[in-house]
Amino acid sequence: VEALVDCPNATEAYTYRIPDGMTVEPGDILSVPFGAQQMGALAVRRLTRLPEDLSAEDVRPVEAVVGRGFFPPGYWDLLQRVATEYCTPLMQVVRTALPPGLLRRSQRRIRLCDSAPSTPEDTLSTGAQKLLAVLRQSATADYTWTYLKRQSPRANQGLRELLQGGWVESYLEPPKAVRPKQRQAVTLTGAPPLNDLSPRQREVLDVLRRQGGELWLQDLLQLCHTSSSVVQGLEKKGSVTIHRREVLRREMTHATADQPQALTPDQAKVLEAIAPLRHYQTLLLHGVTGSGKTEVYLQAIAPLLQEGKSALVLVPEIGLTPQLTDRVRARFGDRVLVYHSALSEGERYDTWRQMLTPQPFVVIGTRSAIFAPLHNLGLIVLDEEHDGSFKQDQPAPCYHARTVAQWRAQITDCPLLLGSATPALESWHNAQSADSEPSNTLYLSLPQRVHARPQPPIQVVDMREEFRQGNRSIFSRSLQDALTELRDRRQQGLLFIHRRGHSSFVSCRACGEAVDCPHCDISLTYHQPTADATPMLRCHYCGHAETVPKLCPTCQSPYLKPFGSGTQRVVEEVERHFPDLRCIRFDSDTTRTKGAHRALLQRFAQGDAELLVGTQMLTKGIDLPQVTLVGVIAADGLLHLSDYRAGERAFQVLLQVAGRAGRGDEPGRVVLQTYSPAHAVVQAVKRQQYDRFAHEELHQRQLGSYPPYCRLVLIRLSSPDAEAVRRTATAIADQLRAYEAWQVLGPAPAAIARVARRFRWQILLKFPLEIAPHAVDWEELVRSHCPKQVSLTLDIDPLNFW
DNA sequence: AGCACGCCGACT
DNA sequence: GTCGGCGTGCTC
Repeated sequence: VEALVDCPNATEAYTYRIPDGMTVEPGDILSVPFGAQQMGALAVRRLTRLPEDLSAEDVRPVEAVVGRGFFPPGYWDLLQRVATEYCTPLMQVVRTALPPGLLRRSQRRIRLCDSAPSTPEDTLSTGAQKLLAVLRQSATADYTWTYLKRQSPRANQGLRELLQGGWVESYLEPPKAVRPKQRQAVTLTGAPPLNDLSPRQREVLDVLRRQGGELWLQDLLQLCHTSSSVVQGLEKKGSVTIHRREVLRREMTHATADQPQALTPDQAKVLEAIAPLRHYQTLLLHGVTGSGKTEVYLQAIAPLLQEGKSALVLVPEIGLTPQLTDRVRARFGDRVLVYHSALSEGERYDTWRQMLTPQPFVVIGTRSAIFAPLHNLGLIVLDEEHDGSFKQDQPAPCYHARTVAQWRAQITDCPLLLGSATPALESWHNAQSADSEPSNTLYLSLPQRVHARPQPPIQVVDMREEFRQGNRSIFSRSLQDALTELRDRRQQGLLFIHRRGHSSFVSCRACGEAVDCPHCDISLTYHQPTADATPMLRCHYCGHAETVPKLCPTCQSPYLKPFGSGTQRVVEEVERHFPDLRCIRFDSDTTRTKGAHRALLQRFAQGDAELLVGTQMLTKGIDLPQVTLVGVIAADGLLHLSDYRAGERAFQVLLQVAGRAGRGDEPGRVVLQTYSPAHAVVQAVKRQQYDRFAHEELHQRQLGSYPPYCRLVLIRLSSPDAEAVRRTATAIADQLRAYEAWQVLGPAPAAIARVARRFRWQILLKFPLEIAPHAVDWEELVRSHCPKQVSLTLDIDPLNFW
């Protein structure tokens, strides 16, 4: 059998012998010998004879089949397609798709010997003594070697001494499979009650009978304030049985029951289009904020469950959408499974196992949930489909869940529903029917809010003017008025800040212009690698660099200033100007811990504060009817981000935050402060005209030849050795420039040039649409030119440019 | 990952 | 002259 071994360095398949009496099918999870250890592996295909370059004695036998039946029909094709299109080894994709812990490996462990050592303790070196001390701390006196090495500085030498002296032994622990969690259940046998029961036993039986004849042992003991010996006594007498039963670890539900709501005529029309679909079809549901997209999803899913089909609902970040999750739970109860990477290993494993059962489920999860092994998939929904977090850019494969969803829908022949108030331009573009061919995406729209509530008016405030008028506060007079009004009317509001670490731009407080790259139509990024370094302006795309000018290149004013304003500062300002308005800070600092997000939102919903001050997080999943004011402190941080999607993203974020206002009966109001009131994005947001914005932006993309009119491939290089990355990046770029099929931009250092002690460079390639990036021999052209010390990743259709 | 092999700096 | 550090390469 050919198997993929779960070893970071071994990406291609290895051949193993199937021992007599064992059956192995493709897709089975195996345990195989690999060097000195045992590794998790995945059976790929059966071979009928030995590969040419292997002799029979080279081939070792499969140790065991650890799991089977993990892949629904077509799943294998999906993984294969992801590997091919994203130019990643299949094993890498398998690791992303499967829950961690499914593939296990053996571990080197060290434990204290029982027998007496042959060397006296005081002759041992300090390294050896330290190891002994660590081992003796624990009751089992048994640790993994990796852990011990971390604990003690001279571990290698120390271990040798201890092994020779007979103090410790070293052994390879075979991999243990993650096991379903077991609990003990106690069941009444129905045997006639015996007379020789003790009073305590009688009491226990009584409780058990009253509770329906079956309880978890733990719960029973707690109810009766007794110990397990009593229950064991009952078992001996034949009155109850105690047996281990699998329990599935899953998140607690916060759900209250929820009923389907009456649909608006628009919603009904949309649902009518979705409901009859039973085959592959992509739908774009473009519904303004507050138009009730969620209700449409829920009512589209309900009949599928009746038919025994499952649905997959993908959301950008599960933590940010507790309201949606709660609502799906409330509607479908225990049919709902939540799957995302923040689940514990056990929870993921259990959820995965449950999905393999043939019952229908609604799986709600983040991007990795696109790989949920559902058997009978009837619908895939991507909520907020424009959101960038559907794209993975950290470990390969750098996949986009929307793209993978497309493939999955195709393979399983089910509809794919993309929902957003501000669709990604790609999705919008796909939904437009070109002259040459009809669109493959069906366009559905919800242009009105539910209950005919109006969209909140958006007031744009020119902060240059405020500055000229002598207002140095971060709040314009309009926003101050709005806050005063908010206080007087006892309403609630959101203050939105865009803050993005140190990668910001430089703009002029007098004229509002940002400093642009002379070679590209893009703002330069402000770089200051260390506090004492000279700040520089750099271009991500072409590598151009210059020092920060003393005067504004446009108006010669000296008020050039790197942008960046934090939530903290805004909260302080509110406290200073509006002491009776209470704030809750809502950003990555305050929502770091599990559940903090939900807790803060709950406090705000209860009225513990009038203002929620936060970053990007405010744009998602907040649906609070009492919010009437949204203030955008400075839109500029968003406007001048230095990549081709900056405009699109800014538009989406601004329109999304604006959409948080006026969702209840009270009308909403939005104050958008900016130094660039004339910026096309600001104007488009003000008008709240998605269509026109999309049209114009696409036109720009076409002129500049950017996606969706071309495809991008980003080559990311990093190394602890600054010179080595630079050299490699240059060499690879030169190599690539020899071809006319694509256009090479760069090499250029990454925006954040050094992260975790690694220096980072990148090369951007533009492919015409006729050429598929995965048709290129990257191994030959790129990877083989990359020395060991430099790591290289390919990002196909990148969204983030480091 | 874990292990072996092989090449350069601090000790007998 | 050796021991032991870790860079490099391999595991069916």
